[in-house]
Amino acid sequence: MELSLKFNINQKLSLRNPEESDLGRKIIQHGIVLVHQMGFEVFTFKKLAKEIGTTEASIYRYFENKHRLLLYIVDWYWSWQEYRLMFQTNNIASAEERLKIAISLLSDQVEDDVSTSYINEKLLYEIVMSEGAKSYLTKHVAEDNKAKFFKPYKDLCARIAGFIRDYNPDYKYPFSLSSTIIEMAHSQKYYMHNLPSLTDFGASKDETQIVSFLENLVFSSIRKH
Amino acid sequence: MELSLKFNINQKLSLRNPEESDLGRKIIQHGIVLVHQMGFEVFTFKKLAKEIGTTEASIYRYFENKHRLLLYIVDWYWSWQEYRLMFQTNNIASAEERLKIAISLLSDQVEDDVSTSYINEKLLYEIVMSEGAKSYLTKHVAEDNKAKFFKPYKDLCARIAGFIRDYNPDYKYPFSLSSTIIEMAHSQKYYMHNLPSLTDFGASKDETQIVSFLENLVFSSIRKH
DNA sequence: TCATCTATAATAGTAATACTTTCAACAAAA
DNA sequence: TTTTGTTGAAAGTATTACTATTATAGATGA
Repeated sequence: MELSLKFNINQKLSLRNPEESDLGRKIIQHGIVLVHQMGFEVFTFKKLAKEIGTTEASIYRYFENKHRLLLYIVDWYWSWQEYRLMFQTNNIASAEERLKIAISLLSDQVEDDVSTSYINEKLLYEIVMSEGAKSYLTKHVAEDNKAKFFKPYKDLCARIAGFIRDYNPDYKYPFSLSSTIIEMAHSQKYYMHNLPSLTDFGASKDETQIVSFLENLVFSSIRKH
Repeated sequence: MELSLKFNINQKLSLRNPEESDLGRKIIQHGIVLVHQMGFEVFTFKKLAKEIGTTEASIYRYFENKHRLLLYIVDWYWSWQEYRLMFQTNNIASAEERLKIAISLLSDQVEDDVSTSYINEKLLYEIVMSEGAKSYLTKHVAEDNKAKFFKPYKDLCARIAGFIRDYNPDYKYPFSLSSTIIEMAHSQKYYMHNLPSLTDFGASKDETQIVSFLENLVFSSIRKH
């Protein structure tokens, strides 16, 4: 069986659906490569155009600006993470186990996933780690939110909050704890590699310790006494 | 008694010490106002020059670029927070109490502090909440780190980690928990106001609930069993 | 007091960024 | 076959992110 994944990303993010054309897919594919390579601030549509042998104007026919492209790939990432989580937690009865899977999926080293031909999930993971916050840290966050640009992130957050609720219906902060897990899975890894003294893993650079830290954090908070 | 606070900010951040001249202080003061008003991306030295009645070139004699200015005010903020924390926890014997003070200082609504004439701490708090991560989410984080541009943040993190250690010397993740507290105090408030469904406080918009969430998170993790 | 040093202002200039517009070429759809 | 839609090519604009040059006013110092 050959499976190929497609997520329906918010139509309003792009002027033309990039999944439906060769050029569109190239924009996404090489957009990911270049943003990863040079960082979001240095990345421009002109450089992307040169990379894929097209023109700036052609790219602008797909995305209003580079922030929309960032939102697009970040939304894709969260959709993909939620899909993975659904898939991996399917038929798992224990809420504890489901939560552990969630923590592990968010913290683990991601490898490029074969079921999506033109998207490199490993690069995408690193982009979300180091550029993801820039998708919502803007003065236009309210409009973007109204346009539902953060829905995939919220959906994932709500799903994990659901696991927390399943585990302990009396715990008072399932959503905040869920967003804390998601954020910290990414931030602690960024710190570990770039600002190690903000963590306890600087010396070992051992990714599995992040999982231990988060599991300890989560389960001591929600455990029933 | 009239007290005035001065923090020694990393010399390498500025080309000329902005504290020592009228223009320099105006750059900091109105830099904070404008970054708060329009957001870091839209903010430019040209706009700042116009606001304070000087020229772009004059501002460039103080700061190489706007990212350095951001680092400067963010460093000032973390120094100020550490100072407040030291001050407020002085003579408090109980590690639990010291940790609660830390959480509260980081989460509380900050009011403009009279002891610093030209810096508006309230605006600065909001800037760090919505722009602070941009100080280290760059491709040049390694060099910036080598130049010690993140030292004030790390110092604060280490101080709170010390409180955690005092409370429970066996807890394995004092630094990661400390950076989690600092980050989440700011992020959860940002979410509460801008992306409420990532939190449990969207409806009430009650800031004290963030304190409760963080206290619960911290103390259930580090409590000895 | 004269020299000089410094900080700022005023002005101009450059390369790059973030777009927009127009038009031609071509392929697919009706 | 006409129409429509997509891309390429080329050009143009306003703004950004700087750098450089010169002039001037005020403080410092010999």
